[in-house]
Amino acid sequence: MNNKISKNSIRRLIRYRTVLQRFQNMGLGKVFSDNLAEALDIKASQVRKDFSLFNLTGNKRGGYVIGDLLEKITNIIGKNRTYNTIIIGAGNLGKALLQYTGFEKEDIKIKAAFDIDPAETHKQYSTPVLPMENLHSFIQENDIEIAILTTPALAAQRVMDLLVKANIKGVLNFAPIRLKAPKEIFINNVNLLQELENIIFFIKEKKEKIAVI
Amino acid sequence: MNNKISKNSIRRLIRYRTVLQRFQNMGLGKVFSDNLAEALDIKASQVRKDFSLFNLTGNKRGGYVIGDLLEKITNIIGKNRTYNTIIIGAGNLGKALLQYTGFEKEDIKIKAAFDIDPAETHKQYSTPVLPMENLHSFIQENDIEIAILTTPALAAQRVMDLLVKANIKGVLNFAPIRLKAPKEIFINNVNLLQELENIIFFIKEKKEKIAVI
DNA sequence: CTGATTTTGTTATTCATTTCACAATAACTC
DNA sequence: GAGTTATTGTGAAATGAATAACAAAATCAG
Ligand SMILES: NC(=O)c1ccc[n+]([C@@H]2O[C@H](COP(=O)([O-])OP(=O)(O)OC[C@H]3O[C@@H](n4cnc5c(N)ncnc54)[C@H](O)[C@@H]3O)[C@@H](O)[C@H]2O)c1
Ligand SMILES: NC(=O)c1ccc[n+]([C@@H]2O[C@H](COP(=O)([O-])OP(=O)(O)OC[C@H]3O[C@@H](n4cnc5c(N)ncnc54)[C@H](O)[C@@H]3O)[C@@H](O)[C@H]2O)c1
Repeated sequence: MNNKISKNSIRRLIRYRTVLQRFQNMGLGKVFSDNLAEALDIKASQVRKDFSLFNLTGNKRGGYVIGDLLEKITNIIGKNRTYNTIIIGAGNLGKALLQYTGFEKEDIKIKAAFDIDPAETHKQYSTPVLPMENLHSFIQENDIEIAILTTPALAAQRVMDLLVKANIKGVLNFAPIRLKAPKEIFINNVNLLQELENIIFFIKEKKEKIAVI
Repeated sequence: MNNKISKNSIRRLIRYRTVLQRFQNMGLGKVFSDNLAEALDIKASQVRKDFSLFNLTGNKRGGYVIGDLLEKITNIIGKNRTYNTIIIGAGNLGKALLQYTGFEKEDIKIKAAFDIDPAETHKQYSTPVLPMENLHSFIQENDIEIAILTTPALAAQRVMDLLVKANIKGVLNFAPIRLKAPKEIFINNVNLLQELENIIFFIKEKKEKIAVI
């Protein structure tokens, strides 16, 4: 493959899969680029362009076979195996994620949580909450590739450094700070305050009309 | 103003403010486009371009006065008043958000949560969890502009319809479905599973090398 | 006060992404 | 099975976003 693929195409690819799974559950066997476009609120040509980028092909006039498409997309995104994950910081948010069963279905397994506070590590959940001392060895021994970071912002960089040492591959960071790490570690930031502020910008009554594209 | 402003510029504007506040807390009085660029890991010309779009001006050779800049940005984004917010669905995630104090600091006030389950509405928190019957009148009477949607996906559209009826202005949606609503209501989706899948794509060892730009 | 230096603000340029447009072709119609 | 229609796949065109480039202005040095 020769073509450059943007992060946006990948985000869309993930959404295509979500939608395709829904279609499949509804009993459908085929889709047209049209249907996918409508579901994602984009243009059909965008769908076909993306597919072309990833060498996803269909049938002229016949559209795409959902089953085939799902198999190929899964191959590209990478989900016919389990990805082992841990949560660091078993506070409000960490525990909510720990309790959530929706990841499991998708073969993202949360193997443990970690916390510095002994009060947390002594509680019993179906998934254990372990003390930070165990972090390094646990990552090694359980083939952990992804960490979800839900400590306070102040602790986040310190934890990140530990994760780097333990050779983590990717991090989903909820702490509202920009983490420093070698660039081969993929960090995905989720900043909920900024998501709310983004809403505020759009609902705010504008003094001077600002055209937003 | 004549120029089109992209959603990206707005996202960056929100980040500029975050960084500027940090600088201010460190006792600084002025910044250069350089400093902001470094903090956000973008180019200085991007910062100046954005500022130009929003008519944010500084002083040649003198940089920008942080205080002034913060005031103007706050004026644009809209945060010298309080935004009243509710949470719908007081489950794992809803309760984590309810407990979080970081929004309050930024004048985003969570006034109540709502749940269909009487077991939830009878518990006592510092913020009340109310039954769904009260939703409409509560929104009206408490000047609620933003709703955070944390019900299961199956209930989400039904709840959205209620919110539309009650004239909500913006929604932060955590349920993994695409909500339908009139376009003047701003919906911001957070899909944590997709954020994790995005990480998986990037950490997955590639069979055929795909160049990601 | 003059010239050198720094930094903004904006225009031009480059680079990236989306959309268009249409040939190729598979499927349907009669 | 000839003609019509629907839909893909992709190169070209249009649009959009980021970066570079630089003139203008402010400050500084001596
Ligand atoms: N809860 C929310 O709704 C919410 C919303 C937006 C952002 N966030 C961010 O997510 C993060 C977590 O938020 P929260 O509300 O769950 O906080 P929290 O205080 O409830 O939980 C943080 C947990 O991290 C643990 N911890 C602290 N230092 C640690 C360390 N060095 N190593 C390991 N564990 C450590 C604490 O013991 C605690 O259990 C914060 O950075 C917060 O800003 C949370
Ligand atoms: N918890 C997580 O970490 C997590 C992660 C990713 C996505 N999500 C999504 O966020 C949403 C909430 O997740 P959760 O884990 O908190 O679920 P949850 O089941 O713990 O909580 C959902 C709450 O919504 C309430 N509810 C159900 N129907 C309702 C209705 N019609 N009106 C009002 N309330 C109603 C339930 O009583 C329950 O208290 C889900 O859509 C889930 O897919 C959650």
